[in-house]
Formats: sequence, structure tokens, C-alpha cells
Amino acid sequence: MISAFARAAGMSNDTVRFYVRRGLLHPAHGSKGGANPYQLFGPDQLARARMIRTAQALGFSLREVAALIAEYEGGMSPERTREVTTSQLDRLDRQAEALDRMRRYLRAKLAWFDAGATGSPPTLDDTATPLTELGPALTSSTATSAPIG
Amino acid sequence: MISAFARAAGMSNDTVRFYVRRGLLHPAHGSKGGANPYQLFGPDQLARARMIRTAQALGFSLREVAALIAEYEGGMSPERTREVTTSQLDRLDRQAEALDRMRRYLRAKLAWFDAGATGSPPTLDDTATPLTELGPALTSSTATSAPIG
DNA sequence: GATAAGAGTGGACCATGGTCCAAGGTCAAG
DNA sequence: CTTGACCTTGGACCATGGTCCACTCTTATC
Repeated sequence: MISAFARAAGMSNDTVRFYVRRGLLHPAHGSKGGANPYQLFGPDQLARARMIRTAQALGFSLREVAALIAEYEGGMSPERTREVTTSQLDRLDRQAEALDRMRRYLRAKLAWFDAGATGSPPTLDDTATPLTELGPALTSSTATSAPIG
Repeated sequence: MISAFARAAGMSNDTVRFYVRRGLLHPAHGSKGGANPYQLFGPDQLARARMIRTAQALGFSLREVAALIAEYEGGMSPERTREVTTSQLDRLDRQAEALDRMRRYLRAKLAWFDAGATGSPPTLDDTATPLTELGPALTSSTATSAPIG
């Protein structure tokens, strides 16, 4: 039953089918269903589904997730795997930095709030780590200070 | 000059215009340009552009970023602001957890690699914190263990 | 004053990640 | 053998976040 799996994975049946079509999940095929046989999802696929969600939440596109999975399942050369892993880690490290800054800011804001919202509010101070949409490279943002335009 | 700004912000002119249309940036209008006056972007808008990128990288949609900005610029009631801030922080906390797990996994993987890729490879161990696509609520994923389907 | 560079507008177009039918097959229960 | 629940496939449709293009208007340079 695809729907039991979908429920367990926290996604819709359609999404599960979508992922199967995209090659992100590959269920087994049982004897039921005649032509158009029913799909069978084992615990491995459940783990995979969760990994997809996590990776997605971390900003990976489905295409990237597919690569991650291929790598995870040993479909690549060791060198390439290392390379991919390193760059992913890099990206996540930068993301963690941005995340921490944002969290600090929000916490400071709440604290400021609880202290009566007096004085000047905290600041995001976004001058460091611009992180261009998680792209592979950092943007060399030349921080101009005079009104641009 | 919109293009100088766009370059400084690390996005295309079209993207800048897109954000302006979406109300995420609001440039001043100078005397130049006759009808269709030219847009002027000050340093505040640059900071804002960077904030947008960061928030986006953290998984916020443009709609959410707009809310964030409205809040940031004092367009909401204190209560509502607190509420929004709290839920954002919550979400980021969960995301940070997922991120750390992923980073630990990748680091372990690299270490395992450098140690000669011997024995069993590390595991993501995704059983905790499913985080349904950063959504507002956690999915109550009843972890079934037998083949589902 | 001609001309190129750059700005503005409006609308078409695109990829991603789903979501939603409709049509038809299968299965378990009664 | 009918009924209802569930499956499959195929294709249409949708929101998001841009990107591209054509056309027109300014502005700066010669």
C-alpha cells in the first residue's frame, strides 16, 4: 500500500509517486496488481524518504538529493564521492554560520522584547557571509557605503 | 543605477526589479527618468537585499521574507511580532538540529574515507527530527519497521 | 544633434516541486 | 458478482522564483 508508506513518510501519495518517477525512491514490485503492479516500500525506502525531506529542508534540490543518494548507495567513484561530500559539507558549514547569526539575532530580539523593548533593537548585522542562495561560490560583494543608484 | 546595485547585491537587474515589484525592496525615486523615474537604492536596501538572500538560503519563501521585513521595519503589533519571531526561531532551531546531524554525518564520512574506507561506513541515522520540509509542525511519523506496502 | 549605454514597463516563458483529476485494473468483503 | 477501497498511468494544472524580450524613454558622450 502506497498510502501507508506515504503516511509514514509524511508525504502525499502523489508526492511518493513523483519521487519514484524522479528515481529518488525505488520500491520493489510484488505479485499484486497484474499489469501495473503495486509498489512495495520497505524500511530502507522509508529511511530514504526521510533523508530526502531532511536534505530538502537543508536546501538541496531534488536533483542534488538524487546525487546524494547515488553517492550514498555507492554508485560513484571514491574520488568523486569525496569531492561531492566535501563540497556539500562546505556548503552546510556556510549555511550553519548564516543560521547561527540569524538565530542569535532572533534570540537577541526576543530578549530585547522581554526587557521591555527599550533602547535600540538588535541588528542582524548581515555584513558577513552573504551566501548567494547557497550557490557553489560566495559572491564577492564589494560593500559600497554611499547611496548606490 | 540599478545595475550597480544589482552587482553589489549579487543578483541580476531583473531580480532586483522582481523584488521591487514584490515589495521586498523599496528604492527611492530621484529626479531622473522623467516618466518611469529611475530607482535609487541606498545602503539600507543593500542590507535588505543581503538579508533576503540569507533568509532565502535558510528556507524562507519570499512571502515569509516580506513578513520578516515588515516586522523588522516595525509594521506590526508587538504581540504579533513576538509571535512571528518565536515561531521563526523555533523553526530555525529545528533546522539547526538537522543541519548538525547532517554535518556530523558528512564529517564522519570524510574521516572514514581518510581512514581507508574500511569497515562499515557511517550512517545518517535519520530517525530523529523528521522535519517535514520546515513546515510549522513536526510530522508524527510512526516509525514502522516491517515492509510497508 | 546623433548615438550608445542604461533605465523603465509589460508580458511571455521557464524550471522546480508538487497537486489533481480521469480512466481503468485489482482486491477483499459480503 | 457487486461494492468500495486502493492501485496504476498519463496528463493537465498550479505556485514560486526568476529570466528574457521587445519596446520606449533618458542620459551622457562625441
